[in-house]
Amino acid sequence: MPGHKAPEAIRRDEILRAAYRVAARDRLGGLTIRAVATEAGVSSGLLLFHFESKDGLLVDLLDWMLAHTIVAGELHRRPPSDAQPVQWLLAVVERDLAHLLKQRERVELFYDYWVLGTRHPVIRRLIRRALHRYRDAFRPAAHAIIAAYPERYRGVSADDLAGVCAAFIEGCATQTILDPTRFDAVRAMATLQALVLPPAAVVS
Amino acid sequence: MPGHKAPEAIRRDEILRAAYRVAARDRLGGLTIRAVATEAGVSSGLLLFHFESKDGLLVDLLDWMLAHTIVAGELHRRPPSDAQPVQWLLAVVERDLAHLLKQRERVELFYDYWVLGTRHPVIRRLIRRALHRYRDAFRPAAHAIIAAYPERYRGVSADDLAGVCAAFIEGCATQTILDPTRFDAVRAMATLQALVLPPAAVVS
DNA sequence: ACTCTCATTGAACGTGTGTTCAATGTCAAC
DNA sequence: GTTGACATTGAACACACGTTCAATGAGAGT
Repeated sequence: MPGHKAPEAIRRDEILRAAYRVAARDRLGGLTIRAVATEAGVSSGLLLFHFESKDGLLVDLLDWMLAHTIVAGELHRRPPSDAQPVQWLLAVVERDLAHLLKQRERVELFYDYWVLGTRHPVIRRLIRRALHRYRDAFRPAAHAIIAAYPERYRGVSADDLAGVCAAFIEGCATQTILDPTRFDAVRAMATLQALVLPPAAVVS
Repeated sequence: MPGHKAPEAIRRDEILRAAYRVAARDRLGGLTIRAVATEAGVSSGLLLFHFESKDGLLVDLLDWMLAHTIVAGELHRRPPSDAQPVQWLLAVVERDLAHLLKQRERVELFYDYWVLGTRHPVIRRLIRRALHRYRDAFRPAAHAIIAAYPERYRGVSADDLAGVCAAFIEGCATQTILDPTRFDAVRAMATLQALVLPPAAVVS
């Protein structure tokens, strides 16, 4: 029984939330128009009335996820307080890593999109921007390190250091998702500290 | 025109090679039974005669890839020679990273399988084993480091250190594939060296 | 009341897929 | 030469998916 029900923005949001529920449960492989429509309690035709195509739904869902669920890096903007810059950076890495491990479904979904982005330019651009923002969260601490030890980090930019931190976390995520029993991210973090910090500085 | 042509093992290998060609070109999303059959110059029926299903083909292709194209870690078994253990490990990481960057298609395909493995237990096990072997390549150097600095790496196992190395490389791979213009793995490697090595030890 | 707009439906279409299977040709054995 | 085993074919089937569209009904404006 057709009829008016909700203005466009609300309907779109309902559908996007349903799409996220489906994707979190069945991943992108199980994200079909019919499945989302059923989950949202609407018809499949309505879905393509609000989103021009499945492609559009995928892009808008990623957009929605990046805006709603991936946390911003604002927590990391705190001043270094009294900690050494290297320990500051490690603390940021540790917090990000812990946060990532708590939302495994979301990270798996993100990797689905990552793979999709390999062939899909629009999604690729979205994921790129998200990872750039992610890396930016490390930049203040990274910059403090380089400023504190200019001769040691000659030729190394804050972006390079942030990229290495991001690589470490992403690698930890891939290994944790694939092999949660054998790979322990907490031990990896402790190992990184032992690698980077001089022995005397290891307090924690 | 049907008829005998080749014994089973040869036909299977022909088909697997064709499957790899298709997958390297069009990824797992483009790997259909018909596409592989056409590439191999056989009928689709024959493909399912030699492989029980598409699932079987996928698993056997991954098996074949891991046996034929992913290089073993034997190159890394060389003795430490006169280098310091930390530099030895970094050299192994650097070589592995360089090797990975040279075979982008293969790595992308591997990530396709990684995502597939999230839902497919058999593939998951295969990829797990492959990554374990990958990590093992770092263990000799990792062990040498821990043996050389027992107090600094108290509570850290060689496996932990190897896992961190693997995480770094995998993270570099994901960033390079997604954003080759902005992420420079060579700079990341130099950054890692600056992070880990004491200033005086940076020779290269 | 009447009309007009448009959100909404669900059946239908086309396509691509994995899979099946009866028919067929080739080879080896006897 | 005949037989039997079997690799090989390609048409056909069933299914799921994205997409289209004529029909429908609810609300807004007058």
